[in-house]
Amino acid sequence: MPKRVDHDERRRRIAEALWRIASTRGLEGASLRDVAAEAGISLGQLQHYFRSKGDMLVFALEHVNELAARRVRARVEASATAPSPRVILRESVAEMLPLDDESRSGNLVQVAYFLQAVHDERLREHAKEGVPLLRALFADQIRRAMAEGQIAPDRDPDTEATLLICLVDGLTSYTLLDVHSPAEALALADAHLDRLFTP
Amino acid sequence: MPKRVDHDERRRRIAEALWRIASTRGLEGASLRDVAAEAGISLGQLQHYFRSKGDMLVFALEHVNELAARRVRARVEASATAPSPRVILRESVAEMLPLDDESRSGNLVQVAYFLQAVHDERLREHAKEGVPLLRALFADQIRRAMAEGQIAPDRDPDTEATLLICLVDGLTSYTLLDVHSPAEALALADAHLDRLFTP
DNA sequence: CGTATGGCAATACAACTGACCTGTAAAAAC
DNA sequence: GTTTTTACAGGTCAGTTGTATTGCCATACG
Repeated sequence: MPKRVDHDERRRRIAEALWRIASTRGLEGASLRDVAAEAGISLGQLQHYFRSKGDMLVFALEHVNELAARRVRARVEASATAPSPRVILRESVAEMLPLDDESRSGNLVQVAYFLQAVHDERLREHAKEGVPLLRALFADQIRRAMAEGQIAPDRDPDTEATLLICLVDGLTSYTLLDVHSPAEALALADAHLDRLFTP
Repeated sequence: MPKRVDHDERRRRIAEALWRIASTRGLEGASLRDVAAEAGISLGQLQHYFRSKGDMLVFALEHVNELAARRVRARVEASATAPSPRVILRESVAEMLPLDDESRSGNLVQVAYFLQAVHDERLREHAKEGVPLLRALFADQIRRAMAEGQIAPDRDPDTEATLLICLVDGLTSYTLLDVHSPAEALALADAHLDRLFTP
């Protein structure tokens, strides 16, 4: 049975089991035993790959951040030339919002991590690092639109990018709480973009 | 009858101890023993006032919501006639943002509850109920401003109110994460209001 | 006075937590 | 072929969790 094994691949599989639990029961409700059971392995095996629970949490957060960043970047790079900045921004926003069940699960995991990160310096650094990247990405598109005259020239790209990110975050929270539906969240984001894109 | 005690007053005192813990360690880290110790009472006494942990959580959430609603309403009613709608909106937003340590604690408690509420139907109903009230309040001020010609007449008050609430929520999240400072959060909110208040 | 009852302390308890420690078997290195 | 390393299963451990039980005390009513 034992053989040479890809450590990172095993860790990723364990992290995905953790997400499945975190998206339904929350991060705190995920014990090592629960994660091991969800991953279909023994507690001993899990501990072979993660020396402590904290290690597992940090790895899973890094992994989720990496995947999210890759998804957004892929979408933007795949359509950076042809479509308008507005389309790119709207699609990015749509991908960040919990519009389908899969995206909802991902957002629940990130929210669970967010709360943990507020009280844990080690996690906070990882949780923060994605934001400037996303802001730069959004600001670039806004600058492009300003150059094309689609956005008023007196707007500050960085400010508008930050506002958009914060708005999406709030929309996500209230969508997760069922305060409004995914469709309403998207409509609200569109309303915001409508007013951003006025010469 | 033996000596009579104000049950609700005791419960409120216990709830406040719970908040103090939740704002530093998070809600999950708050065991019944910890809360009792923080409140300066015995575990037995705490159990006398809350039959289960769930009861305590629900009561504390109702209490925090009630206090927050009362604070915002008091601020608005105290200055509904004289100041402009914009001032009222800005002050309400400023009060909701985690600008000082006390407000930061309150926001941490609400965030902790939010995450819990996503997975718990019982809490979710309580967490949701404050939003429509706040939206109506904001929408009223926006309507007033539109009547005075300070806001373009083609804006939808309910949409704008919801956007503002979501934005504040996102600003709060990222401020708690130290992604930006309280001052920057307020400046961002002002930037949004600047663009809302354009005839 | 007696006793029922609200207020509370102390303790017990079963379930669960994460960390640690083996034992063992297979693959890799020599 | 021997040794070393890797991969895992299983168990133990001390500590913590929410809940339940018991009993003592003070008071107010009959």
